[in-house]
Amino acid sequence: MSFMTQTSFLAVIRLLSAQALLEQKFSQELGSVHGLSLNDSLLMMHLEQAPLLRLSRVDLAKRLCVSPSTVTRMTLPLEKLGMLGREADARDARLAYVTLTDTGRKVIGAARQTLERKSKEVFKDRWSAEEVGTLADLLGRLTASQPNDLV
Amino acid sequence: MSFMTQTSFLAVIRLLSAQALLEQKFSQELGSVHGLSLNDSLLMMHLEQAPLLRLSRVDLAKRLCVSPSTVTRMTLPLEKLGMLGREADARDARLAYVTLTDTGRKVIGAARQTLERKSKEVFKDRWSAEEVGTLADLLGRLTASQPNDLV
DNA sequence: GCCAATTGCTTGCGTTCGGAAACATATCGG
DNA sequence: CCGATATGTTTCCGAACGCAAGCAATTGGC
Repeated sequence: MSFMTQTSFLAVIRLLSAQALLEQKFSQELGSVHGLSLNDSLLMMHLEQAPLLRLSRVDLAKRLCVSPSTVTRMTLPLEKLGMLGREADARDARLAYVTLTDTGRKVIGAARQTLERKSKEVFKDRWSAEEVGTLADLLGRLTASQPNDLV
Repeated sequence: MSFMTQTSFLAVIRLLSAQALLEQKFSQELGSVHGLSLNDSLLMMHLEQAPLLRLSRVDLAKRLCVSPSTVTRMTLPLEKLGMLGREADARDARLAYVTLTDTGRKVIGAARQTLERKSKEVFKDRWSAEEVGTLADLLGRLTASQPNDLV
């Protein structure tokens, strides 16, 4: 097995492990404090930076790498809580945009602060600013093939 | 918000997105070809490099960042398929080690080849060997707090 | 204009997971 | 030796997901 294969495999395995670790670290506080799951938060952050604070469900599904049915199910309770809304398209009656309400903007803003604080904690020890920047940069090249980047 | 906070947040968000992308990319072929989920494969790879090809369920749970009940449920079908076995501890009757059988070793070996091939594909374009190495190295520092590293 | 293929969304079903509870065993303090 | 606490495992229950199917609307070939 070539060096490149070995290294690529190592990077992938470690990325999967790191995600499991981070999700475990974040989801508890995110749920108990803000009532959101990690995926809920990512969904709302995508809406936050969308041109009109709205995206179609298939677009959200692609950005989150989940099925369209999952988006339908995820948005339902958030809509009932008044954080998300529904908007039709004038040109295409199939489209049902998911919109971010004022309430939703406030909630995701607070949740984002929690995520930022805990993100900083992850690298607090043993990481230089440059190293974190390099990591973010390299990961950005992995997600570059995806629709719009968050942050 | 400080630069470090911003960069840390960016790195975390991108890591979560990258994992969702990779899981989607890998799990389909892994399931159809080898009949394993991604977590099944990680579980068996941990066993593969364990001293006696065996680990306790709580140990596996910590390594995979899942609950102990999940390990119990995951191992059940793999045990029925003859890939995993069960072994008691002479000193502590509470322990029920999960062991990797000969069949399991062959299956996870083949699944690992699939994972290695697809891992290489991820970085095939637009990545130098040094960049992949840097990424693996930085991710290793994130998972360093965890029990034994894979690969 | 019309029928077929495509796209967006939703629903039903089976699978997987975490948390709480239950149970067995082990360890520790007295 | 014995009760209290801790640890390892399993089961039950509710929540979240993907896939296949279905429906509504749009697009493209003719």
